[in-house]
Amino acid sequence: MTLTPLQQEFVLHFGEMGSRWGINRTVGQIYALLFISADPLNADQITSGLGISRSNTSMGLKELQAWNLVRLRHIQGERKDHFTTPDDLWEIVRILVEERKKREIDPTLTKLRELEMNGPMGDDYAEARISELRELIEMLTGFYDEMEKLETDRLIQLLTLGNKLRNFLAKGRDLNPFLSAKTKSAK
Amino acid sequence: MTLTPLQQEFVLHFGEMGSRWGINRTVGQIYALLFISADPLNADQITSGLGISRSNTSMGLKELQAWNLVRLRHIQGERKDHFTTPDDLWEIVRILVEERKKREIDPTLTKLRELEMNGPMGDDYAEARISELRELIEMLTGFYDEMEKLETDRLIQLLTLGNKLRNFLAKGRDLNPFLSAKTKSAK
DNA sequence: ATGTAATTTCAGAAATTACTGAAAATTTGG
DNA sequence: CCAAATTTTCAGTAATTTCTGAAATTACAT
Repeated sequence: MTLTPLQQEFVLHFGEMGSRWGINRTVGQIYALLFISADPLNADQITSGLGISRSNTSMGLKELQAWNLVRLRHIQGERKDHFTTPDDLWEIVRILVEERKKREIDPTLTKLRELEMNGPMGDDYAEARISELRELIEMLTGFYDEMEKLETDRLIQLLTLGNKLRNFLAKGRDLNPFLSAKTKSAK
Repeated sequence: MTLTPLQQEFVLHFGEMGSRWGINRTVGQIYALLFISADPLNADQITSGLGISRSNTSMGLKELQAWNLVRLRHIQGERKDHFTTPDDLWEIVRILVEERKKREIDPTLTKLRELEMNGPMGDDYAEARISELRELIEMLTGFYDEMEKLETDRLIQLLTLGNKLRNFLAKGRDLNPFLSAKTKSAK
C-alpha cells in the first residue's frame, strides 16, 4: 500500500512524537495511519504502508489494542483482520485520559495510600508531603470522574464556557478552605 | 546522605514510574528526593542519597530545571548550589500541565495547521480528519487557557463542585452546536 | 592572580528498548 | 480433518537511551 503525501507526513509526525507520548515510533505510526485512513486496514497494508516488518505490525497492533485505541473490524468476505480507530474523537480523548490515568496516576495513588497506611514513621515532613500529594491527586481524579460522567455535548458546553466560567465561580462565593493551612510554612 | 525508609520507598517508586512519565529513572528519583526533603539539597547529597554518579546528578538536575520542576536555592554561607521543588503543589500541577502541553501537544497542533495550510491535496478523508483533530485540540487547549487564568482557590472551587457541575450545565441550556455535523457519518 | 572547589561536558560503556526473520501456533475454508 | 492462510511468539540483533569517569570549564576565596 502506498500512502498519499498528506498521509505520509501525518504518519511521520506521529512517529516522531511517539517517544514524547510514551509509545514507540512504529506504534505511533500505526495509530496515525489508521486514524487518517477512510477504511479499516489489515496488517499487511499497514506493514507495506509503513515499511516495517510484519511481526512489528503485529506487536504494535497488540499494544494499541491494550490501550483500547484500536478496534478489530471484520470486513465482509475478507479473511484478514482489519483495524480501525474510533470515529468519534471525543471517545478517543476519553480513552486516552482514562488509560493514562490508569497507567500514570493510579499506581502512585495506591503507593501513597500504602505508605500512609504503614503508619507514622517519625519522618514528619515526608509524611505531610505525601498526604498532601495524595489529597491533591484525589481531588484531581475526583474532578475527572465528574467530567467522565458528562455526556459529550454537556462536556463541550463546559469546555467552551470561556469567561462565563469566571462569572459562575464568582468572587467570594462558596470558597473551599482546602488550602488554608498548608505545609508551605513548614518547609 | 542516608534516606529514611519512607523516603527510600517514595524515591524508588518515582524511579519506577519515571519511564511511564517520560523521564528516566534517576530524574524521577532526584525529583522525588527533593520533593520529600524538608530542606534544599546539594548535588553531592543527591548523589550519595541515590547512589548514582555525580555527573548523572548534574544531568538530571539540568533536565528537571528545563522542566521548571526544580529551583536553585542559595543557602546562606554555603558554597554549593542547593535545589528544591516548589512548596505549593498547585504550582507543580500548573507547571506539569504547561510543560506537557508544550512538549506533547503544541508541536502537533503546529503540524496540523501546517498541513491544512498546504491547501487541499485531494485527500478528502485525511483532510477532514486532520481539521477535526485540530479543532478538538484547539478546544481543549482553549479550556486549559481559561483554567490557567483562575486563581488557585477558584480552581479548587471548580474541581470540588461535584454534582453541582451537572446542575450548572443544566439540560437544554446554552448547548453548543459544535458536534452537530461531524465526519462521523463520512467514514 | 592563583589555587581550590564545584559544576558541566562528553566519549565511551552499560543497560534498555525496538525490530526482524524464522518458526510455532492459530484460524479458516473446503 | 486437512491444508492453506494468517497471526503470534520469540531469540537474536540493531538502535537508542542512560550512565559513568575523566577531563574541561566555571566560580569563588584569599
